[in-house]
Parts: sequence; C-alpha cells; structure tokens
Amino acid sequence: MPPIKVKNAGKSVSAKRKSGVTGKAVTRIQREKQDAILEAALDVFSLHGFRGATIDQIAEQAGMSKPNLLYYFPRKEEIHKRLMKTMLDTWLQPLREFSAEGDPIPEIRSYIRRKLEMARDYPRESRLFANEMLQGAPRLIDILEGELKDLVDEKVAILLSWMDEGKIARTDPYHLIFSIWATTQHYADFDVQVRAVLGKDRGGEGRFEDAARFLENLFMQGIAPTKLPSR
Amino acid sequence: MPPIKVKNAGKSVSAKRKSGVTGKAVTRIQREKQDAILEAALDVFSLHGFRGATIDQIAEQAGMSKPNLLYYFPRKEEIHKRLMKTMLDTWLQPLREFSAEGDPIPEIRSYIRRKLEMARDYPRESRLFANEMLQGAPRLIDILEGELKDLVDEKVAILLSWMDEGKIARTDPYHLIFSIWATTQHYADFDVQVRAVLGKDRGGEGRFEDAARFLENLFMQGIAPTKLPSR
DNA sequence: GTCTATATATTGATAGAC
DNA sequence: GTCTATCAATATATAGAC
Repeated sequence: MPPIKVKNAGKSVSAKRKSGVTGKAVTRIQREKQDAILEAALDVFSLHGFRGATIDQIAEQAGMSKPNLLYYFPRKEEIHKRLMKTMLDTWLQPLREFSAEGDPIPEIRSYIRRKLEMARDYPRESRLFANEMLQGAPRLIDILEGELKDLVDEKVAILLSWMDEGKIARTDPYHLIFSIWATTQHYADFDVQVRAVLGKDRGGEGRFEDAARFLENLFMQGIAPTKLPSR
Repeated sequence: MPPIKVKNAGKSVSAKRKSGVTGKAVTRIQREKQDAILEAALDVFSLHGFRGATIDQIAEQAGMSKPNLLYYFPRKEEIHKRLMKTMLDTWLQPLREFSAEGDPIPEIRSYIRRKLEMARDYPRESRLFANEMLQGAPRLIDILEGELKDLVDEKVAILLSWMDEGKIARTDPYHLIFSIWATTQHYADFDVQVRAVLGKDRGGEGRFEDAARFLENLFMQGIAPTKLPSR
C-alpha cells in the first residue's frame, strides 16, 4: 500500500498570513508553535478523550509551559475544536472521492483500501473520532446529522443506482458503508487488541497487508453482481 | 432477535455470602448498594473513560454521597477493575460458545447474531471495552495477550480445520474474527453516528434487524464454500 | 453505615514581571 | 512571548461525629 496524499492538514494557503479566527497576522514562529501544540494535543486527546486530557500533559508533550500554551489557545476546548475540524477534513476525504464515474467494483475496492490506509497512517485521528463517538458526539452531532448524513446519502444514491443497473448485488447501502467504516477503523482504534491476538509472529507491519487482502475479498464477495440479491 | 441470556452479571452464587476480595460477610443491602454503584459507574466510565470519569458523577448517579460510595469501594480504580472483570465475562461468552460441533455455516451465522445482540443489549459494556482499547488497554493488556489470545487461537484452529475440509472458503481466520467484532460492536460504539446517518425514518429500533440481515448476508457470502479460495 | 467537614493534589485559567 | 506565581474550581480520598 503506497502512502496516501491528503489535503494540507495545516492551515490553508489563503490563510497563510491571517488567522481565520482572530484576523491577526501570523508569523512563521507562531504557526510552528501552534502546530507543535496541535500535534501534542492530538496525541493526548486521542488517548484520553476530551475530559481525560489535561493541558499540563499537552504542554509538556509540546515542549512548552502551560501559560505559554494558553497564550496560543486560550481555552482547552479551542484546541479540541481545531483538531476536530482538520481531522474531519482528512477523515472524510476518501468518501468524498468515492465517485459515480468509475466502475463499481474497483471503485468500492479502492474506497476500502484508502480507508484502511487512513487507519494505518492516521491512527490518532481515528481514535480522536472514536473517542468523540463513544461520548455521544457532543461536539460533533450537528456535523453528523448535517454534512456527514448528506454526504453519505449522496453516495448511497450512487450505490443504489449501481444495484438497479445490476452492476453490484442488491444489499443495504447504509450498512455496507457502516461495515467498511467499522472494519477499517478497527485496525486503528483496536490496534492493541489486534497486535495482542496476532502475537509476535503476525502482529508486525504485515498485518495491514493481510487485513487489506481479507477485507477486499470479503466485500468483493459480498457485492458480486453474480450473486442473488440478499433476501 | 430474542433477548440473550448471559451468565449472572453480578456475584456468583458461591460468593453470595462472602466478598471475594475481603472475605467479609455481605448482606443483601450491601450487595444492592454495590450493584447500584457498579451500575452507575458503568454509565460514567463507558461514556468518559477512566480518567474522564469522576467519583462525584458516579455517586450522584447512584443516588448516594461520595464518602458513602467510597465506603464500599475505597478506590476509584477498584470500581473500574470490577467492572472490567464482569464485562469481559459477559463479552467473551459468545466466542466461548463458538463450537466445533455444529455445522460451520450456521455456527458462524449464529456467532454474528449473538455478537450483534450483545451490541444491542449491552452497549455500555461495549463502550467500556472500546474506551480501554483506545487508551492502549493499560489495565487489560495482560488478558488480551493471555486469555483472549488463547481463546481466539482455539477458535482459529476450528476455522482452519473447516477450511481444510472444504466446508468454508479458505480465508484469514484472524481477520475474519476481527471483522465480525468490528462490524457488530460498531452498532454500540458508534451508535450516535449510525442514528444520525440513518436519520429519523431508518434510525429506530429496526436498525438492528437491518444490520443483522446485512451482516449475516455479507459474511455468508464471504465464507461460502462454493467460492474459490481467496488468493 | 452515613453524614459533614476537610485534607491534599490537580485542574483550567489568569496576573503581572521581564 | 515567555516566565513565575497564583487563583478558583474540582479531583480523590480521609477524619471523625452520629
């Protein structure tokens, strides 16, 4: 699996000299400090959730004092908000790229592969998201019911049209998407368990290749158009 | 899906009059208080993780004062330890019941159904477990590498023998189990997201029936013996 | 067994010197 | 911008009266 390219996870080019929130000019050193904070915060929030994370921990990991950190992000919640924003952008990219243009089977296979690559390359983002879900998504529920639902509905329509055309087996498109999410993200969120169960001999880096092979096979069988429609 | 019976989630019969830890006699009222605490703690821990949960919250939810709670469980960690213990017992039951005796296809189908019923009926236990995984399983790693790995290895051997006999398709048994775990637990751990995406019309109680139909179909296709072995 | 009161540490956040 | 010092709130846990 090759590394995947993702939209600039930092600030957008147009915001290079202005902070979107405050409108104040932003120097290179300011951006570097902010990035160090966000990087450290991703570690801590993804591990302990919002309430379990402490500013102390984040500041230490970022290599600065607590008041210094609070100079850049006056409130704990704002760090978290920023992380969630950029995380969601990265996280939903594979689904956005899911296209009606290509052939159905390769398109779905490719989506699975990209999602698994995300779990491999961005496990902290996956855990940050999972933490928020476990807590009932108090800071994300609006996006789930709005932007995310709209995006999924759009892709579900594509899947349904493919089913109508007999290009893939008739099955529940929502639960198909849920299953792809669940199986791929599992390798980030439950990584400890995966490693522990596979043991030393099989728990190395090769586990993602094995997972990719298995998942592509599983879902390709599940949507093969030669099969009878699910009852 | 009928409700499932699970081994007594409270104290075992033989421990009815003795507390396993202290050896002291335990009255009915003591058990009731302990149960109320554990019940409330399951709510709070499953929502906020170990560090994010507070004794205040648990005590309030259990309807007692903080010192009163600490009379029964002198340390926060001991409440969590007890919860993890009983949770794991409940949680691994479906896998323990997975038997080499029955026919392969119905046996696997039945395992999927039971795991999904667990997600439906014990979502808090699922989230408690997920929270621990996200944190790197600091309080559970020994069990994962010991008891759980042994149990999985045992069931993997059964799956492999079925593959050798041509009764199910040849595929990676570990990742098959991971996929079943991931897809079923998803409906407990990511419940908010599932509801949000399905919307008002499809996000009701029927979602578990839909999920069961989809998952059984997906995995039955994936392991059907008529298929060629996965390359 | 349950309460009020409190000890002790940690938390998010601020003040003000430099 | 960064620091030390510190505040107010909250955290786990204990003391001791009843």
